[in-house]
Amino acid sequence: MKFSKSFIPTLKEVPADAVIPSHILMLRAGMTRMLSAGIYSFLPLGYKMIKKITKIIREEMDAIGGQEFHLPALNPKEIWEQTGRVEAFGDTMFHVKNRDLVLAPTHEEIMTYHVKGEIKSYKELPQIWYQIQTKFRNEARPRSGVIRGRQFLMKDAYSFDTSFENLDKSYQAHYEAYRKIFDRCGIKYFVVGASSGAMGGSKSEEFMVKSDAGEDTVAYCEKCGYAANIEVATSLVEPVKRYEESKEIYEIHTPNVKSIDELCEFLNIDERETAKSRVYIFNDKPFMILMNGNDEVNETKLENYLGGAVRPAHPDELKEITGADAGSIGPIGFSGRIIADNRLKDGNNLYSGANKNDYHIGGIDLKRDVKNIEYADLRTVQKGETCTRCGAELDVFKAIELGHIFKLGTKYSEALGATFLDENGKEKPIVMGSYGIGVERVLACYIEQNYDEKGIIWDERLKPFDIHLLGLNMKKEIVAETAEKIYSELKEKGYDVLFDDRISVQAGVKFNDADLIGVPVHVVVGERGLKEGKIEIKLRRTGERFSVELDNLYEKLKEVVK
RNA sequence: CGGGGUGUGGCGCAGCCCGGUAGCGCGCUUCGUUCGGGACGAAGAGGUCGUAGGUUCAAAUCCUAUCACCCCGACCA
Repeated sequence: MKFSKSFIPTLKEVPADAVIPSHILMLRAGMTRMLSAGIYSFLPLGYKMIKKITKIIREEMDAIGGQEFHLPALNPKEIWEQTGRVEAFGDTMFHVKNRDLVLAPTHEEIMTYHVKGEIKSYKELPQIWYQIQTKFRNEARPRSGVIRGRQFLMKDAYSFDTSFENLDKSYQAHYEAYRKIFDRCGIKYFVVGASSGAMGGSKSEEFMVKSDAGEDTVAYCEKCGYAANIEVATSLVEPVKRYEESKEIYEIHTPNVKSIDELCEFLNIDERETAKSRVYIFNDKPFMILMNGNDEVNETKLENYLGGAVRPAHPDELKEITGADAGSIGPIGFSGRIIADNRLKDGNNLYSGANKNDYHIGGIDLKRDVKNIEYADLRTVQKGETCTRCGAELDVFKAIELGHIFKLGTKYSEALGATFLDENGKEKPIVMGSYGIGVERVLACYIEQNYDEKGIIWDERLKPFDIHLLGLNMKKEIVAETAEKIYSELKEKGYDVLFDDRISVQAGVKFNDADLIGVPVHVVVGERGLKEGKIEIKLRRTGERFSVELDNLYEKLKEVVK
C-alpha cells in the first residue's frame, strides 16, 4: 500500500486526553480516534490490526469446533428479564428509549434462547457457539482509551454440554485455545483464579496482563506460579495468639480514638491484639464482621461466603444498630450475626470497640464472649505475605483482564428452560460455559508491552505489514525508480508492504513515522546508499541496521521477515 | 455518583486574575531553496473563544446555569 494514497493520520504531538502509552500510540499512529467518552472509531490501520487479531481468534476457536454466529446487539428486554439480569446489570445496561429493547452487554441469554428452540437431544450435544461482536455497557467512567469503553468488540463463546464432566472438557478446550490465541498475539500474560461475580457459575479463570493501567488487582507468586484475583486470593498469615489465661472484660475510656492505629498508640498495644468491626447489611439485616488489626474486608469473599450481595451500613444506620459511630463498634453487646476472619479464630485478650462512643473493651475472648461466632476467610491479601503453596513472598499488582472463562452450569438454561432429553429420556437442563475475550484489549495490551520512546514495536506474529519500504527523496529519479521497482517486486513475492512514497515529505518525517507505526522490518531506499548500489534494512525492535547489495535484498529479507 | 481539572482555528497551548473586539508553535495552501532522523524563507487560508442566559457603553475575560471531556475514587457480567 502506498502511503501517499493511505489514510494514516499520524500525530507528532501527544493528544491531551490520552494518558497511557497504548492510548497515546494508537492515536499517534493513526489507528483510532475518539468519538465520545469511551467510544472509538477505528481507522484503517487500527481496523487492520483488529482484523488480524480476530483472524487468530477465529482460527483457534474453529480449531476446537467452535461455530461462528452473528447475533443482534439489539435485544428484547423481556429475555433479559427472565434471567433477572436487567436488574443485575442495572445502570450498566443501555436501554432503548422508544422501544422495549436493550443493547446487549453480553449474550448468554440470546445464545441460550437459540439453544432452547433447537437443541432437544443429548445426541446434538456438545456445541460450541461463538461470535465476535460489539457489546454495549454504560460504564460509569470509561478510561484508558480502548481498554474500558462503552462500546467494545468481544469474542464471546458459549459451550453446551450434557453434564458437568463434559463441561470440564469444553472448558479445558477453551483454556488451551486461549493460551494459543494470546501466544500467537505475542502477549505476555498469566492466568488467575477468579470470582464468577454476578455471572453465576462455579469455576472461572481470567487471562491477565500486568499493567498499572489495569483495573483488577492480582496476587502472584513468582516462585510457584500461584496467581489469583485479589477478590479470591489467599495467603498464609499468622493467626492471633490464644493466651493460656483469658482476662476479664473491661471497659477503657478512649477519647477521640477512632482508628486501629490510634487505638494501638493510645494503649501501646500491637494491632494483632485488636479486632476491627465493620457492619454490613445482607438481606436487609445487619451483621458484624471482625477483622484482625488493619486487615481489610474482602467484600467478594464475604459475598461468596454468604451467597448474596452485601453493602456496608451507612453511618446513621451504624448508630442505630450499635449505638456508636464507626471507630467505637465491637462484638460485645452486638445482638446480630457475627462473622470473624479466620485469623482471629479463638483469639482472646483482644481489644475492640464498646458500642459506646469514646470507649473500647479489653480482655475479649471470642470463644468465651461471642456466642455463635462464625469464622471465614475474609481477608484481602497484601503484598509480601506468604504464598499458601510454596511459602515464597506474594506480589500484588494491577492487571488488565484480557479474557475470562466461566463454568456457568445451569443458571441460564434453567432460567430460560433450555433442556434436553438424555439417554433415558429424562429432561435435564443443558450445562453451559461462557468464554470472553476483549478484542481491543488484546491490541492495547500488546502495545502496552511493546513500545519505546519512538513508537509501537510490532512482532513478527502480529504486525500491520510485513515490510515498511521508505523511498527517502522521491524527487530524485534514481530513488523513485528503485523504490517503485522494489515495491512492485516485494508485492509480487507476496509481502504486504507499506511504501512511503510521499514526495514532499522530509526523510526525518518518514523515519519517525516508520518508527511510530512500528512495522518490524524497514527497507530504506536513499540516494546515499544507492550511490554504492546499496539498500538499507532496519529492524524496528533492536534498531539494528545493515546495508545490502540490491541483488541480495530479497535473499536477506527472506531471513529477516518471518 | 463523590473529589479535582479543562473547554480558545485540525493538534498542542497562551491570553482570563486586572473587561477594550484574539495570539503563539505544529499542521494546511502557494512559490523558491533544501533533501538520510520531524528543514529554511516569503506569501496565504482557517476561530460563533463549549452552549444558554445575565452584568456592562463594551465580555474569551466578571456572574449564573448547563453540556462535554480528562484525572483520582466509588462502581464494574
